[in-house]
Amino acid sequence: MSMDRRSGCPINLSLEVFGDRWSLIILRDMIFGGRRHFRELLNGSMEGIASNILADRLKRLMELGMLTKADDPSHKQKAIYSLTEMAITLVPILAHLGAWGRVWLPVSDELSIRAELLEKGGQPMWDKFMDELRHEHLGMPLDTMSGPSVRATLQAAYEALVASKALAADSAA
Amino acid sequence: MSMDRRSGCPINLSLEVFGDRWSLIILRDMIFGGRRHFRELLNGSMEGIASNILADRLKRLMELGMLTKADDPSHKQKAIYSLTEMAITLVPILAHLGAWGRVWLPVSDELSIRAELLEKGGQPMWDKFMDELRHEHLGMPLDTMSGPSVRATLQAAYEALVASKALAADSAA
DNA sequence: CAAAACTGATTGCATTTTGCAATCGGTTGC
DNA sequence: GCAACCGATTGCAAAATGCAATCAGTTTTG
Repeated sequence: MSMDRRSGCPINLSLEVFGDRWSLIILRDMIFGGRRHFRELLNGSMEGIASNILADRLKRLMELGMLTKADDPSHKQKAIYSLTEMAITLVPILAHLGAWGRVWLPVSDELSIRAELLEKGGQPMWDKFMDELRHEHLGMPLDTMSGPSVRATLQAAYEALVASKALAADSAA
Repeated sequence: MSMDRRSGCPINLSLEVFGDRWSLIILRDMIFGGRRHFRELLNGSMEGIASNILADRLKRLMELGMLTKADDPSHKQKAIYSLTEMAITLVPILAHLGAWGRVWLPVSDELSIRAELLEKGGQPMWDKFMDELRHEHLGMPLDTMSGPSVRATLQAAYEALVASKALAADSAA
C-alpha cells in the first residue's frame, strides 16, 4: 500500500510491486485463468485468498497501474477488472518463473503442464499470448488469428492430463 | 519460514520462495554485488535491511537450498555464504525483472544501467555470468575465459555513469 | 598484552501487515 | 418478496517487520 521507494534499483522496485504472497497470484489467475470478476478470483484461486486481502490487492494493483476497473454492462454492480499493458508484459517473467519453479520446486504434474508448454513455446508463444490478452483486456485488434488461443491450448493440456490421471487411478482401483 | 505448499503451481511455489520484500534483494546483492559475508550484506544493501531480518532470511534461504554457509579460512568466525545452482539459475529471471522494472517503474539512471546492459547482452551474457558465478561459488572450472567478468563490466558501467553525473553536477555548480 | 574494532548473530519490544470470520448494503433471478 | 449473489468492509488475533541494544568470540591496533 505504501510507496516505499527504498531505492531506484529496478529489481528492488519490481519487488515492491509483487514482493508479496498474493499480487502475482491474482495476476496469474487473471492471465492464465481468464478471471475478470471479484468472485471468480475469490473462489477460483487454488490458494484460497481471503476477501479482504483480495480487495486490498486489487486496489493496490490499480493504484500501481497494473489493473483497471470498469462496470459490467450486464450486471449493475459487477465490476470487470482488466489488465493494463504493464501487467500483460509480465507474461515472459511468469513463464520464466514457472520454468524455474518446475525445475527446483515440488510442483504437481497437473499444475506444471502449463508452465512446461509455455516454456517450450518460447517467445513466439508468449507474443501470441500477449497479443490475445491485449485483445481481451484492451480491445486491441488481433494481429494474427492462427488456431486456438494460447490459454485454451494450455487449459486443454491441463484437462487432458487430469483426465488421464483419473483414468489411471480408476483402472488401478 | 513456514513450508506452506498452498498449491503445487510452479508460480505459487516460486512465490513462496521469494514472495517477500527481502529474499531477492539479498540474492541480488550476492549475485551482482559479489557479497559473501553477513556484514557486507548488512551494510552494503542500499535498502537498509535490519540485522535480524537478514539473519532470518539467510537461514531461510539455506533451508530452501538456495545458499550454503562455510567457514572462512582466513578468519575463524567469518562465515562465507555461497549461492547454489538453484540460486544461480535465477539470473535470467533477475534480468527479466530488471528489464521490466526499467520500463515501467521510476528507476534511477545509475542503478538501471546494469539492468540495461544485462538485457542487451541477452542469453549469451547471462550464460557467461552464470558460468562465472559457478566458478566463484561452486568451484567449477571456467568454460570460457574471455575478457573481463560480467560483474566487472556491469560495475564499470555503473561507476562510469556515476562519475559522468558527478562531473555534470560540478560543471553546473 | 590489553584496548578497540569487527565478526555473525540474538533479544526485547513497538509497530505494521496479514489472514480469518462475520457482515454489509445493494442487485439480480425466480 | 425473498433467497442467492455482488464487491467489498469491519473487528480482531496472529504473524511479520524494523529498530536499538546487546552478545561472545576474533582480529587488529597501540
